[in-house]
Amino acid sequence: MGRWEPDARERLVRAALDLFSEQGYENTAVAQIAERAGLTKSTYFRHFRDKREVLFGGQDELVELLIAGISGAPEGAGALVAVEGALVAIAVTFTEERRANGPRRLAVIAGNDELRERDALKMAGFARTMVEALERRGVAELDAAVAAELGVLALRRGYGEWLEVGGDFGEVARRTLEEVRVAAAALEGAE
Amino acid sequence: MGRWEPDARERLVRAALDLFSEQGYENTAVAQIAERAGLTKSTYFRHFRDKREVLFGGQDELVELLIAGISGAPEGAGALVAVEGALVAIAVTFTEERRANGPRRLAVIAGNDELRERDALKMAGFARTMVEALERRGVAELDAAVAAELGVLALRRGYGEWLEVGGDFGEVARRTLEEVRVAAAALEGAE
DNA sequence: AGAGTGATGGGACCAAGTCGCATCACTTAG
DNA sequence: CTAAGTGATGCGACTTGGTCCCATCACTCT
Repeated sequence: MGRWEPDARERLVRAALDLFSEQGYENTAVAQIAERAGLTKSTYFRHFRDKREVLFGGQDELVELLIAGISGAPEGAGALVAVEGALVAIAVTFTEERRANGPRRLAVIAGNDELRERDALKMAGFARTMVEALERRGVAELDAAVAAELGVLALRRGYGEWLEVGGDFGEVARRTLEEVRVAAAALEGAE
Repeated sequence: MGRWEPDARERLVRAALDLFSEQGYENTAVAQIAERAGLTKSTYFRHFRDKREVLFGGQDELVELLIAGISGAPEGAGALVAVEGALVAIAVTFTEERRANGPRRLAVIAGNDELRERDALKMAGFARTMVEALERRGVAELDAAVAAELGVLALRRGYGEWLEVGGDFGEVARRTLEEVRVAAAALEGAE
């Protein structure tokens, strides 16, 4: 595979994050991102489906890991234990470099509706992925939905905490999931 | 307020839903929707922020009702009971007309990523709304987040069920929320 | 040296969305 | 009854996201 200036994709990600931070997401054109990365608009769209996706790269990989984590859980383990396996499984992707860019990335996303939309879709996708993987191991649909939703909540919370304190994401996520579980178990119904 | 052909907004909604159903969301241009409604593109964008929003109208009203439902819950009521109040509060917007269009609307949304994105954002917005309203009545942040997330899950499930069986949405949502609560309480942790 | 391959550049093109200005239907003051 | 005012609409120019097609370049392998 021929290539002259390597890492076009990474250059695009860096350029985009820089520009979004400097001048805002809406005030940045795709052509400008490409230009700063030494590329053109055409090439940008060969690497990313749209303008938003440059901030959400590599999440297909997460889906695979989530599935592996759930289907790899012990035979008799309950739904939430399998979800814990999923969260631990994705920890390998939470590198130091990702942590370094995390806060800026979150700030950009928080400041724009289009990006929050994409983020919400990604999270919903994670939940759906986990639901399907849980059902495949025999978990009832309702239980799967509840466990997956709580898992995504723990994932979001864990991500935020991990950005602050660092360390092994698996550890952090395990703790946030347990916190969420306890809180959920303590909720009282109407009566 | 001057106006000659009334109900421009409703005409746009109907035209959009029809066209999306007939020929798909992506194959439909905004100008085409406007044309079928006897209007122009400009006017369309005066009524809806973008092409997606025509399928999600009136959800600002839902936010108000959710807040009212939560802050109107009895003094000592727990987080989930307040959430139940929120779901019951929005029942007034679940009219027969909405139910008639519901299935087509859901089918269109399910068939397109942009629309699923918008849907995911709306749901996330509902959750955020409920979290804030819960915190305002003294619920701890974690408990609020868990209760809100389960509430949105129950809302989604309740909506689907209500489209099938009809009746009072409040009743349906109350039941789905209780189901979700029981399932959540039964989840076992890792140990 | 020459054919093949994968990544890139470039430009035409369409649709979403914005903007400013003119216009029309209708209301209300005089 | 006329004239000014108001809100909704029409219109056209413009920017940008996104698609498509084709040429080109760097590199590999035979």
